[in-house]
Amino acid sequence: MNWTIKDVAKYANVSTATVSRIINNISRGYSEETKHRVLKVIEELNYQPNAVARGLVSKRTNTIGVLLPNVSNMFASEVLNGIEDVAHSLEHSVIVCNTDSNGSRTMEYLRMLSEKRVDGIIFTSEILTDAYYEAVRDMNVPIVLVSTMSDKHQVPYVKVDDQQATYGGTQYLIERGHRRIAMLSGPKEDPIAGQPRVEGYQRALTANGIEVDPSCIFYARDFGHQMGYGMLEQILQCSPAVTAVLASSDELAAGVLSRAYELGIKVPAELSVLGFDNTKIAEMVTPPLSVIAQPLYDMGKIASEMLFDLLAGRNIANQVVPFEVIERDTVATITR
Amino acid sequence: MNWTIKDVAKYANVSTATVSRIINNISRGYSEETKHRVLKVIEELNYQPNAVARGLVSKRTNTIGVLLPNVSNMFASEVLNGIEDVAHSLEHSVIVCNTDSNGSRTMEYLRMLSEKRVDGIIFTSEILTDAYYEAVRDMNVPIVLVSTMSDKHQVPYVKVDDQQATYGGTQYLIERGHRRIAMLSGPKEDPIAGQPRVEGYQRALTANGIEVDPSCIFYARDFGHQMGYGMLEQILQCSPAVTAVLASSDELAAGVLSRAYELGIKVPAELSVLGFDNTKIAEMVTPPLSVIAQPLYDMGKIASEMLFDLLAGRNIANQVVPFEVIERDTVATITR
DNA sequence: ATGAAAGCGCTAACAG
DNA sequence: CTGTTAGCGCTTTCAT
Repeated sequence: MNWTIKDVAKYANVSTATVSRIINNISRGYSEETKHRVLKVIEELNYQPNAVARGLVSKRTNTIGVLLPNVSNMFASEVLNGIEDVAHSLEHSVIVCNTDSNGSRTMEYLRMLSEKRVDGIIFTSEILTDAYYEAVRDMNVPIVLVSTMSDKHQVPYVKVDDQQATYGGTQYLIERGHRRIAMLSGPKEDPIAGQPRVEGYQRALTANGIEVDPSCIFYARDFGHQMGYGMLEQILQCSPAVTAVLASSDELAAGVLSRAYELGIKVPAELSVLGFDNTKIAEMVTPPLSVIAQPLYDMGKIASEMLFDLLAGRNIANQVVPFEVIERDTVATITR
Repeated sequence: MNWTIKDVAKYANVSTATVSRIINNISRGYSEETKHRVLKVIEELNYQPNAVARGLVSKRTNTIGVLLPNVSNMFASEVLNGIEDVAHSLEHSVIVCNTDSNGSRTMEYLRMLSEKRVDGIIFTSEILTDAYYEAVRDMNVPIVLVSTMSDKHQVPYVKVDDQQATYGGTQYLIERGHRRIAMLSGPKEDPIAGQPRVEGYQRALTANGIEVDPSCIFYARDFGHQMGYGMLEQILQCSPAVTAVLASSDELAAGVLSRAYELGIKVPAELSVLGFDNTKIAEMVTPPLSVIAQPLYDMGKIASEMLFDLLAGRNIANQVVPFEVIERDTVATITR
C-alpha cells in the first residue's frame, strides 16, 4: 500500500496542509505536539511523499541530467562519479545519458530531459552545437559544460586549459632532455582536445628554441587504445628518431606502450611516453604511465556545484582547473 | 514558455482529451483531420508533454533506478552501459546510484527511488540484504539483480556461474601444463565472487588429480589493482613455486602484472596470469591479459530486458550467462 | 468523434 | 496554530 498525505492527515487528525508543512520542515504553522503526532503516523505507515506529485506543483524535480559520450569510458565515468557524489549529497538524483557522440541521439535525450522536467543539465566532453544550445535554452534550465566550452554561446564551463596543459607537459619533457618529441593528438577537428593541445605543444617547442617538425605531429581518429597501438609505427618513422611521445589521452599512450612492448622497444629507456588525463589505467599499465593529469573527479564535482549554485540563484564563474604532470615511470631523463 | 496541453487544445479548437488521445497515439477517438490540426499546433508551439504530470496520473515514470557500488569502475560502468542502451531504446531513463558499497547510503537511494516512483530497479554486484529486499518489496516494483543473487529471497538475476567460471579457467591453466596454480581471490566473505570462485578452482584441481594447497590461496581485501600489486610477493613465497596465478578480477591481475614487471619476473615466461571479467584494462595492459570473461555489457542488457519484461507482465527466468576464457598473452604453455 | 469533468498527490495562498 | 481550497498538467471514464 502506498499511503498518501491524505491518509497521514486523516490518521493524525490534521489537515493535509499541516502534514505538508511538517514534512517540508517549514518552521512554523504547527505545534510541537501535532508535529510529533504526525511524525508518528508517518513512521507507522512508513509513508513516503510522492516526489512526482510534489514535482508537479513545485516545478522542481530534484533531478539533473548528465550527457556524456559513453559511461563506460574511464574519463566520463570518473567525471560522472564526481557529479553524482555532490548531487546525492544535495538530495538530487542524476539521469545518465549516453550520447554515443551522436547528434540525433543527443537531441532525443535533450527532449526527454525536457519532458521529465529536470532541474538542470551537465554536458560533457562533446561540442555544444547550436541545436543543443537552443534545445537547452528552450528548456529554461541551467546547464554547465565539463571539459568543453563554447565560444559562440555564453555557457558556464569547467575545464583545464588544454593548451597550457600540453605546453606544461612538453616543457616537462624538454626539461628532461628531450628535443625530438612526437605529438599524438586526437582528431584534428576536435576544437577542445585537438588543435589547442597541438598548439600548446608547438608553443613549448618554439619557446625552447626547438623547431617544430610537422611530420612529428600525428592525428588519431579517436582517443582509444587501438589508435595508439596502431600509430606507433608511423611515429617511429620520424627522422631523426623521436625520443618521446606526448599522447593526448591515457588510452592513446597505453596503446603506444602496448605496441612498444611488442616491438621490443624499452619504455622509457628507448622511448619516453607521456599520457594525458590520469584515468585509472595510467596506474595500471606497465610501466606506470607518467601523465598530464586532469582532476576528473573534481571537475565533475565542481560542475555539479556550479549547477546547484545556479539553481540556488548564486552567481558563478567559469572554472579553469589546474592540470599537473604526474611523474611515474614512462619518462626518462636524457643526458648526453 | 512552457506550453500545456490546454494551450494546444485551445489553439487547435479541441478538448484536452482529444489532444491527449493524439499524443498518446490512441488508435481511435478522433478524425484524421483533427489529428493533423492538433499535430500542427504541437509542432508550431514546440509543445512537450510534461512527464511529471503524466507520471502522476499514469503511475508510470518511465524511469528505472540502477544501484551499483561505483560508476567509475570498469566493471560497473560496462554493465551500466548495457542497461542504459536498452532503457533508452525503450524510451526510459536511468537514474544512477553510487552506493559505495555502503549500507545506509544504499538505503537512502532506495528511499529516494521509492519517492521518485521509479518503475523498476536494477541492483548490481552487492549482496542483497534483508533490509534492501524489504525496502524494494515495499516499493512494489520489479527488481533484477546483476552479478549477484539471493538464496534467501526469490529475486530474478543475471550472472555467470562463478564456480564454473573459475573451474573452467583453472582447467584451462592445467591443460597448458600448470600444476602449481595460486588463487588470488577477493574477500573471503564475498558470497558471490569469493568462496564460489575458490571452490571452482579447488574442484578443478581435484578433478585433475592435483592436490589443493591451502597456502596457495590468497584473499585480497578488495578486487583492486593495489591489492594484486601488493600481494604478488606473498604469492611468490608459495613453495614449491607457483607457475600461474588465477586472479579474481582484471585489476587484481593487472596489479600482479605491474609488480611482476618491477620484480623483473617475465610474464608469461616465468609466471602465467589469468584475469577475471574482461574489462577494458585487460586489453590495455602489457602483455595483454588472458582472462575468464564475463559478458558485462550483455549482462546489463539482459538485466534491463528482464526488467522491462517484468514491467510488461511477461514471465522471465533467471539467466546464467556463459563465461569464456579469452586467450591473450599472459598464459604460457608449460612443456617439460 | 469529441468534450466535460473528476481526479492523481501534493503545495501554497488565504481564512480563521 | 490549523484548515479549506484551488490548482499543477495530464489521463480517463462517461456522456453526448
